[in-house]
Amino acid sequence: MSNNLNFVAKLRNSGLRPTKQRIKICEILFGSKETFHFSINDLSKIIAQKNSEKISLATIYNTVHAFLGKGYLKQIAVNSEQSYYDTNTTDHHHFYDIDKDKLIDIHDSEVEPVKINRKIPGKRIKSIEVLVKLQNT
Amino acid sequence: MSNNLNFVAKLRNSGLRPTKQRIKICEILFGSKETFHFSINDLSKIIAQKNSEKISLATIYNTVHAFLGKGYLKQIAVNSEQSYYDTNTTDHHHFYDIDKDKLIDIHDSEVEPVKINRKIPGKRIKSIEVLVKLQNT
DNA sequence: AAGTAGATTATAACTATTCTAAAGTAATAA
DNA sequence: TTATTACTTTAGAATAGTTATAATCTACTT
Ligand SMILES: [Mn+2]
Ligand SMILES: [Mn+2]
Ligand SMILES: [Zn+2]
Ligand SMILES: [Zn+2]
Repeated sequence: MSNNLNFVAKLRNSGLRPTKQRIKICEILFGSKETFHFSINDLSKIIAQKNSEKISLATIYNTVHAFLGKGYLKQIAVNSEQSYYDTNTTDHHHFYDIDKDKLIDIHDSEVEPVKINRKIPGKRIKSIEVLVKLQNT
Repeated sequence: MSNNLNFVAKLRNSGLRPTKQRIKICEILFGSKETFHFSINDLSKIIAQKNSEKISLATIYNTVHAFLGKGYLKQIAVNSEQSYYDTNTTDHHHFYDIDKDKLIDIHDSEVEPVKINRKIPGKRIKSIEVLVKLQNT
């Protein structure tokens, strides 16, 4: 796959050695135009299914943390049971389908800009995130 | 405390027996006009400090779950490390002070109504919550 | 090719939370 | 009242997600 050269470059540029584990995880996370949301458990299952040689859980955690640190992933707070990650690192919002335990992107353009009429001294806004919880009708 | 009679009634009306543990937790959670945010660990410490006889951690969890189920508490998704609860059960939003690990209420009137220009078939909106993350300047 | 810093791994440790089942208590019936 | 019952509390075990450890391995530099 010629794509992998991009991942190698991406990793090198980030100061991360392009190991075969990281490259495989890059393929899974960034190999498609579509972004998606996942838990470590989700990713672990995808790897197990798409990869002949296994990648240890520790490496999956390490890699996700590394990518998070480099800004290649975003962490989404949905509930306190587990961490969710997003390959879409642009500013956007989410539906959370409670019944399916699934996140759905809401593009910034689909939400009227959120205006906060209040400021906290000594603090600056790092992010504004809207979470819309959905239930079956 | 004459207030406790209210808590006894509140518990009885909810089908919960007014045990001394539950009454004490009611006092702590609902005994003041000011609402607040807490983790189980926070609550556990408050109880330890304000109560002569200890309340077991299991009971604290049980009680918080019971109150959550009755709608006397709201759960707030901030991060995936632990659950946060809110004694303010009205619709409102939050600042999250990352450095202090503290939630601050944003009253509904302090936020322009959030308009979502998208609907998901078969799903209805259960809640819309804005989380504004704050960092030190 | 050798040396080094960085990466992977199995597994132990940790933390928040839930489960279990025994003992205690509040409500209710006799 | 007292007896019965259902609910509650509790210590501690179990579980699940995550992080730490330290030995082995590998990518990069020289
Ligand atoms: Mn999942
Ligand atoms: Mn806290
Ligand atoms: Zn997203
Ligand atoms: Zn609040």
